[in-house]
Amino acid sequence: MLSLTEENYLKAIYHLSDGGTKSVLTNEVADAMSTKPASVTDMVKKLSAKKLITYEKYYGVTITKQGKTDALTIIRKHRLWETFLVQTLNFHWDQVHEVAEQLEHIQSPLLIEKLDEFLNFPIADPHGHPIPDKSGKIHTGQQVPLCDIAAKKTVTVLAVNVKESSSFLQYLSKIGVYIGARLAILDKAEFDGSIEIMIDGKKKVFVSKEASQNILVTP
Amino acid sequence: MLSLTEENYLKAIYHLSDGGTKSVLTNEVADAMSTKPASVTDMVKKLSAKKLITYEKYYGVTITKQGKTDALTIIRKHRLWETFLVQTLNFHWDQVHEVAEQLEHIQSPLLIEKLDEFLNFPIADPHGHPIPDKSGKIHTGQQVPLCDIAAKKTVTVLAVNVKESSSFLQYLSKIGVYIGARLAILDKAEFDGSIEIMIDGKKKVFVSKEASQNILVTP
DNA sequence: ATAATTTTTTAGACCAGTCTAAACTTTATA
DNA sequence: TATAAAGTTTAGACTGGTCTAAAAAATTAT
Repeated sequence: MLSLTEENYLKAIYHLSDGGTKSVLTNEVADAMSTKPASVTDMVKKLSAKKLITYEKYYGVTITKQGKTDALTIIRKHRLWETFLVQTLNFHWDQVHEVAEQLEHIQSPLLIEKLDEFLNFPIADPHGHPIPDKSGKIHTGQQVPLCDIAAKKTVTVLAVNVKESSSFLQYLSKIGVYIGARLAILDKAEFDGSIEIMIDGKKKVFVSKEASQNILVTP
Repeated sequence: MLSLTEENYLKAIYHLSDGGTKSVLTNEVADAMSTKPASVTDMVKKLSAKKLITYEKYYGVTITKQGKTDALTIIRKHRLWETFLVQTLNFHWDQVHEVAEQLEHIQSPLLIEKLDEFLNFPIADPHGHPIPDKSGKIHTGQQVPLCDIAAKKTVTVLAVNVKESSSFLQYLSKIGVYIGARLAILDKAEFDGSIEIMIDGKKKVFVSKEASQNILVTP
């Protein structure tokens, strides 16, 4: 049984380590969680005592098998709740993150099972992120950032990266980008990395390099 | 902004004071919350500093207008979530209390508004308890305990009292009592207060005095 | 290879919420 | 009405989570 704080640290470490594929430094965790490095040191000692991460002084932390499992459970809950908020309660995709951050900590396996069933076992959340199944397995096809697509190709939007700010999502809605949209790459500007695209064959827009890095599409 | 603990104390005080109609002693709160009297003393000082209750040393606490409002918001959330769990996710009425105890603390007015709308503005939860509206107003008709009904009368079940244990609810389901059931009072035993009833005109059962005090019916 | 800089950890403090034990107030009893 | 019993509050300690300031280790630069 993890405390709310422990769950948040574990989730942050999971994400920062790219799903457990690399180790994470104290300062990175502190930045991500808006806490001080000293607090992180305290907490990683606790999590490592619980065998959810391995911690080597001065060299950062690595997530364990059990830690990964626990993190995925939290992420599963987060994404199911986001899906519920958008699909069932008609939230916009830029309104759900904060509420899901709270809901993900509700402790009730039965609730999550029933919610999953009610939503018809969705495989992705409103931002296109995969929802781990009950056993923690994630099945995603290949996703590449829009900035890596060659000119003249046409692709489908699979997901968008959401950091802290919901303003990126509002911007995407405004220009007409959504999960499933068809994007034709018209032109790529060398000097600033911006891209001209045609959305669903009817609307031409420029997107910055920054934005194109956070729109994930079919290869 | 109240902490989770403050919210729980406030709710307990609201209930123990019968909606703010009487004052509550330290020990009663301690019993209800399974804490020690000393802890209650500490907390009531905090809540009274926040003007949610008035506290007179050695004489207990009374809830203020603001305290009542805040308590009703929490109760509203609790009962809306219970309704959601039963109506939408097909929980049984004896499975919802604990989960709703967690969900009631989620902070998002928008969520509650949308949930209320999705559920079609229900006026009672699965146990028949009234759901305060957005402004905190409760509209309930008169409800009397089954034990107060005279023999030979027929009444409708409006609500059931749920304390800690869900076993009473399981018992009611088993004998066939539910919200809306029609009960004909066949006979009342003087010596132990038990009552013989006919449920929906087809099933005869005896209920103990204890049980009949916790089944609320039309007068 | 040593010094300067950055990162990380430790030590010690603080706040919220809880507890036990002792002191105090109120109420009940003789 | 004096005293015993019951209930309540205070004092002091503990835990979880956080912080600042200082010490220690690692990295970078000279």
